[in-house]
Amino acid sequence: MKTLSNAIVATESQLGRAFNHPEVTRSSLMRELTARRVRITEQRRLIIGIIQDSPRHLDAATLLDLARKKDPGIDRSTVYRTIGMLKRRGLIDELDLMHIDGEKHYYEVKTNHDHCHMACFKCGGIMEYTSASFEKLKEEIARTSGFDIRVIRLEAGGVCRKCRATSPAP
Amino acid sequence: MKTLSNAIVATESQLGRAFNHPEVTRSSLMRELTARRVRITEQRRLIIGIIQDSPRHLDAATLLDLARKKDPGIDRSTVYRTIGMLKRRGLIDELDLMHIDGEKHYYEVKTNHDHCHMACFKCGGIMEYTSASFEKLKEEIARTSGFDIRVIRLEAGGVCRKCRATSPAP
DNA sequence: ATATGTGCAAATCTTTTGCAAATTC
DNA sequence: GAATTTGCAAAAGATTTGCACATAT
Repeated sequence: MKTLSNAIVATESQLGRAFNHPEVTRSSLMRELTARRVRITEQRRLIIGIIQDSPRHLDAATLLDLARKKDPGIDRSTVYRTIGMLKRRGLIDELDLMHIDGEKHYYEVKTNHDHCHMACFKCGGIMEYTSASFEKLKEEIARTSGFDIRVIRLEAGGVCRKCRATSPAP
Repeated sequence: MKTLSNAIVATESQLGRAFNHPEVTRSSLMRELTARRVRITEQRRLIIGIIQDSPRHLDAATLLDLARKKDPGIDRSTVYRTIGMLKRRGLIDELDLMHIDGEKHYYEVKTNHDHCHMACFKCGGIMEYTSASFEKLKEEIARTSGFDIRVIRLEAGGVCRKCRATSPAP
């Protein structure tokens, strides 16, 4: 099993028709925050910009590193506090990615369609899967249980198609 | 928001038809371990027995406390190592319960049907929801993506029916 | 005899917090 | 000038590890 400081986010094109992202749209965090009259400081703008633009899921430490490249004076606690603010407002989702690399959390801008994250135990890659079935299940759960779902997280761990092909016997 | 050292697991009967557990069966950990020729020491038997018999999801610290009531000499690391062993063998599932009470993890014996855990941000209760749709979604994801799913976790956070009734305006 | 499990204590890793200074409204 | 945000340094919480000793096969 590989150790992966940097998990790979496979894109739709990389994995052919393994993916299925119907209309997955991310909102603009800045716009949302402005609409909600949240004070956007320089540091927040920087941190949020990094989350928003990142092609992969970032953990707090990586986010701090990236932020420091632009503003070396930025503090770890500011990063955590900004993450906390975005979480509380439901603008980002927190992921564990099956703890494939430690206990840290990863973040991504909330999309209009929730999706499944799959972490490969062999290569450490992270794949995403979006489908209408997930939205339907969400709706079914809410309707049947009377539970008002504010956040939902579907994560899987296993072996990706590529790795299965490489080493056929699991 | 309540602080909850001990989250409540609502049962099917408590929540009326909010639940739907088709054939959710837990395997016997002892039997599984024996079949796999895993050495079962006294301490492991004790720890595993507690996990198996617990009506609610336990975190490592609680598990340690309970184990110490029967064997005060048992060590924290033994508990963690036993949990790790069970996890690696896919006999227990690890839950975060939306980090409703800190960053700890909770454990439960793997069932033959995966289910959704819902954590209420107001009362801290944990509800479970099992449905054939989830199994179907799992199957769809595996089939479409070619990903061999070994573990899967569906967790939601929000407000349970009871709490919604109590304080209507979210 | 050899492999495996355990206790202990310390280390590690991630995240949170109290408080004084700085910034913004 | 009142409220909010930040840096700093320390604390807290959860989990892991190295190693010597004990136990099981």
